[in-house]
Amino acid sequence: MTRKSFERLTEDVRRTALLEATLDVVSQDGIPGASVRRIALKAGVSAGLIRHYFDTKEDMVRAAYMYLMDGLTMRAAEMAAKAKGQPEASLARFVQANLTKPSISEHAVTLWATFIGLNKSNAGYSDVHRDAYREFLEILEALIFPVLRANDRPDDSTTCRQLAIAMNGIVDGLWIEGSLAHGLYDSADLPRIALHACEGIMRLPDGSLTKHLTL
Amino acid sequence: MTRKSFERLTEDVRRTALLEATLDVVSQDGIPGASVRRIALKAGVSAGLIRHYFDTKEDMVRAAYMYLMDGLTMRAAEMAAKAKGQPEASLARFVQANLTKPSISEHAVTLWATFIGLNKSNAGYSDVHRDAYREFLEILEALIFPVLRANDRPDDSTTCRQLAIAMNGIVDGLWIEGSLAHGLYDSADLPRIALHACEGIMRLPDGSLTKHLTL
DNA sequence: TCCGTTGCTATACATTTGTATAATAATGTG
DNA sequence: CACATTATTATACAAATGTATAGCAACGGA
Repeated sequence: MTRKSFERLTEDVRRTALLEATLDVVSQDGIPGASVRRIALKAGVSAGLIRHYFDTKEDMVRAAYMYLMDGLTMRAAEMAAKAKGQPEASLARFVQANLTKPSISEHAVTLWATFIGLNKSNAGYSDVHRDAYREFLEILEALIFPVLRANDRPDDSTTCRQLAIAMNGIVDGLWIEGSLAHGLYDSADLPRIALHACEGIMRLPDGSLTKHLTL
Repeated sequence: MTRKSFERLTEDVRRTALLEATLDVVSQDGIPGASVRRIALKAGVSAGLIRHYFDTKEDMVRAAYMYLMDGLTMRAAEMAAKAKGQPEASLARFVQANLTKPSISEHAVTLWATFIGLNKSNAGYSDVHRDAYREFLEILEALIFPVLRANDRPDDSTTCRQLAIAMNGIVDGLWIEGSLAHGLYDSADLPRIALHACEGIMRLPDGSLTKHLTL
């Protein structure tokens, strides 16, 4: 019997490939369907190899979760950095970016939700979520502060924090429903809906944020 | 060998008990840990009985999901009905109720997220989510409309709908983070944060909703 | 009080699972 | 080009899983 020919990859490349295969399978078949064998098949690799990179299946799944959330928050931070200019434009672009593709994605929401569902049964997962959430809040706060200052609104840290919590809530909520593509409305409206709401939340004049909407 | 003694229950009672045991186990151990045997153990019943009530395990899990969402939206509708009086008070109480116990619940959020995570892999689940979401939107719209009218704000159906989408987003987003109890802030602040935000979203005078906060 | 119905237990079984280990071949280094 | 290293395949195995089925016992109607 002849063996399958294979390619030796560097540790990082193979490891990342395994993590991405894990996310693909979990997203497609759910946690119940995410067996070691199916993940290995997706990665084009024999099942035994997984134990060469991860001590246990759960280690791999948790690593995949961290990989996912790191990617999401990193992209969010990049979008925030890219949106330089006036404060309102930066904030608007950040919100808009989170509510358009590729952020709007059934794949990502499915995974995000799946892992939140594991929060309670496994302490490791809740740490990952909390860290990602905190980071997102910090990014939002940093974007909110200059907008408040430029508009002569109260900009103390408590206010910033509470506005960030509220605006993160609306972005998250719309991100979820928009990504699930249930057909109840056109998710192309979401950026406008969100920005109009954020204007109100921050008590800014109408149009302050929505006028920065880009097609 | 002596058999376990047991009690014969009516179909509905036993069925409901099985559904609740399913939700308990899924919430506590996640889908991976939710084996037929463990669910039966939780329900105080032998494993074989499950097949007497459900053709397959997946049937049971899906039924449990519907049972969960029915309960959540029914409670939401009850809260909306109970909150009679001026329009602002009704809306405020509805939002507050969704952001305090028992709605704020790690158990409920964990389950909600777990099943969203199965949306993609199994069409049946996404139907349940969509129906529950639509119902929630309709309740919110019905609460929003009289508030707009009483405040001489535009109250056409498009406006109502978009406000409902935005406000559902913020309620959902805060509900999730508040329930996960990650310790980043005190979730007792959430009702005030949400109502203050909703005032802004609807362009109501400050205090219109927050003054109806009850301790 | 008996007895049939059927809710329920108990057991069996083939599959799938995660993990462990031995064998092999791709690769870089001398 | 030989050779050691180790990434990778292949196989094995016990445990857990979903499902099927045989038979017991609780309860209601006669």
